[in-house]
Amino acid sequence: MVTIDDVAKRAGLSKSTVSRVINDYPHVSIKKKEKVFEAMKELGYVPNSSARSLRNKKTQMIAVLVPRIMNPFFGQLAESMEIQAAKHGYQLLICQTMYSKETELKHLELLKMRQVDGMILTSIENEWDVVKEYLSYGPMILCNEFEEEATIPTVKFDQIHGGYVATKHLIRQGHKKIAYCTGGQKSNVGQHRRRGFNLALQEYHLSFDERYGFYDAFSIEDGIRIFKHIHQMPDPPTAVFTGSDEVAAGIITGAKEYGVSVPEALAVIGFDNQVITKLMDPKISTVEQPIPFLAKRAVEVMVDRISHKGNDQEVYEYPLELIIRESTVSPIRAVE
Amino acid sequence: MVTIDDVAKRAGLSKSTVSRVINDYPHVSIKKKEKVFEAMKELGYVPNSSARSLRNKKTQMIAVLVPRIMNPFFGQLAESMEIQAAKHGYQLLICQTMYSKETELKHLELLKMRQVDGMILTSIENEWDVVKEYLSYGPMILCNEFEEEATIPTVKFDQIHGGYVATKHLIRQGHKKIAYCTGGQKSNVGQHRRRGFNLALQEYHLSFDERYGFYDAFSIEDGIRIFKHIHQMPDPPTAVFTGSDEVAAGIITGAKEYGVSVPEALAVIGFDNQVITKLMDPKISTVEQPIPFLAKRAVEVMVDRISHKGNDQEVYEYPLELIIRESTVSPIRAVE
DNA sequence: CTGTTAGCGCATTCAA
DNA sequence: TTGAATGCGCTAACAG
Repeated sequence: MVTIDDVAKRAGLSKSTVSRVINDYPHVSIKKKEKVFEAMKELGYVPNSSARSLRNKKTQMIAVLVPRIMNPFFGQLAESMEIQAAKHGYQLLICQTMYSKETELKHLELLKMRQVDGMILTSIENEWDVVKEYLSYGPMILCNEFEEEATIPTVKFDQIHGGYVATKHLIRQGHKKIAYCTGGQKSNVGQHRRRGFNLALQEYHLSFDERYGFYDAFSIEDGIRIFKHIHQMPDPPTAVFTGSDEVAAGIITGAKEYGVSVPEALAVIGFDNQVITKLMDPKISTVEQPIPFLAKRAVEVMVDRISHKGNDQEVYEYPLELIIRESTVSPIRAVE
Repeated sequence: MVTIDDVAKRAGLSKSTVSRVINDYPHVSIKKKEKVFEAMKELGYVPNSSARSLRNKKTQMIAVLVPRIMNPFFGQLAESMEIQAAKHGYQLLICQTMYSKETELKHLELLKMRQVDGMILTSIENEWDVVKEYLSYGPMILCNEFEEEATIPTVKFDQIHGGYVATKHLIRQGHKKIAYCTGGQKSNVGQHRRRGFNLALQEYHLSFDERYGFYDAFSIEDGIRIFKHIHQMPDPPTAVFTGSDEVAAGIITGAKEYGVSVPEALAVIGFDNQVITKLMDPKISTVEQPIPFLAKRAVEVMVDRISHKGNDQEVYEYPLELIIRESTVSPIRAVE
């Protein structure tokens, strides 16, 4: 392995000078600088990253915790962050918690052993009280998920508004019996969406029938299962608010199988604006989350925090936008 | 920051002893071992990973290069590898090349600067001659993609057979005019699929009409575009072999829009068996690639190579399986 | 069984 | 403007 010493010898200089050239220090004569570059090229030298990390106490790596990258939302978030991190000279270490407390904890240790300079949390499996203990080992920020009591930078979407506009849209299509599906009950993201949902209902003086609540909806299969349940209810809902496009797709798939027409007999709205929404027949109305913006800001805030800039209390909120397609609006009785 | 020295002092021992306990060496008295554990716990000590890496010349990190994690095939591959790597005590560093030569090269440097112990390539953007230069810096293996001239371990699917069974299936449904879609022309994966395609054609003494070849098909949008092209051809194909479920989904979406019935007027077969195949109407016939097996083996081979075990020439090949659904077989004239 | 010592490769004092 | 010396935190000889 070729080290900084080899380069120094080759260039007939000290390793301090070589180090200065590598790190682009001023006060190095052009001549010697060129000599160093030449020697580096000839030897194919590249600084050893472990040595650098040890010395600088910085690894130039940022970890991002996501439940799974195969979840389109988190996949896109991670992808955008990687690109963004690279622009700032950081490697992004994508860690999947697989919805497990233990795995999340294991990943949090990365901060303790200084394998990463900072950690971005996009979801939280453990109680905040246990997660916050890791704050003493390095900067942590929240992105997407949030925590009222947390005193760390947060970058999020306005989920209340998202839940509100989607629900309001259904109501304005004439629906009064609206079902509600959501994934993780604990998640504040989900809770805010629910708040928006309730807000819209209140505004139109509608009440929620508890039989219409489904609280373990994540996947396409869950959507199909929920449809079947709805289908055999005595007084079924006429519209469904779902927390994800996958669940919406599942409900539509189920409806198709049973010959129930969407949106005429059952309107369905998704969340995320994934590609699948444009592929299904009918195309799925949904709420778009501008993920790249969120990712960009999160990485910027993280980079600032690593260099002790920025404020711990900062909260950035991005708006959500309703996208109307075919799963909520019949082409015949289009209203909105 | 609490170091090994702090632990040693706290326990009233030398840091060598502490190190021995950390690394689970034999010949340490139970009593002192307990003392060390106690001190570690009290101080909340965790070894610094940069220091360990520098000293051991091992980072316990494996990099995997994928084009994009948002591509369902590569996303699943990366996800499976992460889980598998963790089982062996390795961190997986997922790197996206974004189909760019430069980005791939940038990621290859990780091996040179010893940031990772090994590198798994699932796709290749640059010429093999330039990639192979990095072999001198650490173990590299191929997983999914392959290279005839490469003398490194390879874990792959039997793509020839995959292309063959899919095409044969179409032929046996009575098709004689079969179109062929593929992504990256350079990829050996694609070339082998094509070989299988040709093999089936030959077996049934069919010839290929060059007008039916489409060589830039990656996405849903590409599929839609290809359908439109096919739709206005004077003597169009009656079936399409696609290299991906996304392209197949696009073609079906396009067909629907133009009122062309699938599979009656146009049969379509995908590749990968992604969830989307079960969601589309008609459900898409496809070829399943057992990704988790591939991922598991790749990580195992990599771990072996890092510890200088195994053979450079080993090639592991996994079979591909045809899955027949609705996009190739009319429920009325079912034959197979 | 345990402690002392010497680096791993690098960046940064401090002198010159 | 440059070089010599020091130490980041850890593991592995080598003694004892």
